[in-house]
Amino acid sequence: MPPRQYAGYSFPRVADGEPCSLGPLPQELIHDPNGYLDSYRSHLTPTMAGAPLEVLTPQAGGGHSDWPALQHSHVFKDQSYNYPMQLEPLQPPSDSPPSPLSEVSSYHSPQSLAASSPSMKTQTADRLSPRSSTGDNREDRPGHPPYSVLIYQALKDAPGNKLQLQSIYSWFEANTDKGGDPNAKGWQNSIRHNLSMNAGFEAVKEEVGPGKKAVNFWRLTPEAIHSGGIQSTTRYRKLQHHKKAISLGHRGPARQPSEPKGVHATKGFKSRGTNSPHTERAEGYHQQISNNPSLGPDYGPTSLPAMQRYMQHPIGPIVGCSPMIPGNNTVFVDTAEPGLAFDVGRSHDWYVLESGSNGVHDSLGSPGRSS
DNA sequence: CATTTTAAACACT
DNA sequence: AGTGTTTAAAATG
Repeated sequence: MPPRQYAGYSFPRVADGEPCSLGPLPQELIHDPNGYLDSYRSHLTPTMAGAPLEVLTPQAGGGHSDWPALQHSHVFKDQSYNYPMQLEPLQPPSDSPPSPLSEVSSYHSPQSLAASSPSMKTQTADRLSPRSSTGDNREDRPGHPPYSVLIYQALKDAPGNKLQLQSIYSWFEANTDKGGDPNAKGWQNSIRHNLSMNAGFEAVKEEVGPGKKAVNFWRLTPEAIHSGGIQSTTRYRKLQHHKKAISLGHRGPARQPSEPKGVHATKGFKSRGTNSPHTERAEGYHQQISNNPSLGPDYGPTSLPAMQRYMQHPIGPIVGCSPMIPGNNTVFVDTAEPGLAFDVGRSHDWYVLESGSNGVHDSLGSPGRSS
């Protein structure tokens, strides 16, 4: 059914007048050179403008503004998500601080945050939806940030730049127009898809406690953090190690029976999970939790048309721009593939959103250089 | 034509 | 069951 026409589409975002300044939250200022979301036009906080961050700035006048500034209405369960009311330095990126998972159950509902302001109606307003075109007529509104960007936002706003899948879902429910129907779960599938495919996200398992099971978090890649953006999901896929698809198994293309490619999936093993000592890192997955502040991994920048428009870095704040230089750093990507994994397309740009909201400042080297 | 979304099969845990 | 991977096609600009 008509999933909801973005009629009003006014995403006032949390309290408008309310900068929601929980302290260090710079809010996301996503710039969208094309006014992706017209209404969204967020107000960039002037303060930020002066910020040293060189994330792409909306070249004023460019006529573009930004994406909806997604507010932080989080409903995370895994993290209590209390912003550091007092500028607490969030753990720098590549970290894996002993995050106390213990709190993993207390979460502050969006309301609690917003509640501060009297006039906050917090109508579920700030909901964006990734181009939900649904076939009907979406023409009204161009689109909305793609899933990858939204996820990026969610993660960026999150405490350690990491969240559990469920929390990401929650974020979407709170900040986008998803979640309306409990039935629809396709969006969750899409989220998962993006998390898996986009190299800007990595899964990390954090163990907590002795006998406890490790919980898995999805975290922004250091690069993503630095560059302040992500790239398109499609081509910017993670290395495909032959972990499962090696031998047989067959994942028939459910789609149409008419495409029997011999897909084989092996039941071999995929040890990527916990970085337990054993389980050699043979396949080298993309998630080394090790806290190696390594930097300089240039992914294969790719391009994105859509986002390109939204966020395009004016100058080169971001690392991207230079395709990976052959032979050189490959950071945590783990050795594994001789053949690189990214097929660099022709164009490349990075999706850049705002930058460093949490304390993700530059703790690492300078972004620009390496690539 | 490239990117994105959606759907669905499949592999683990 | 939930999560993570990976195809693949449809939708879209």
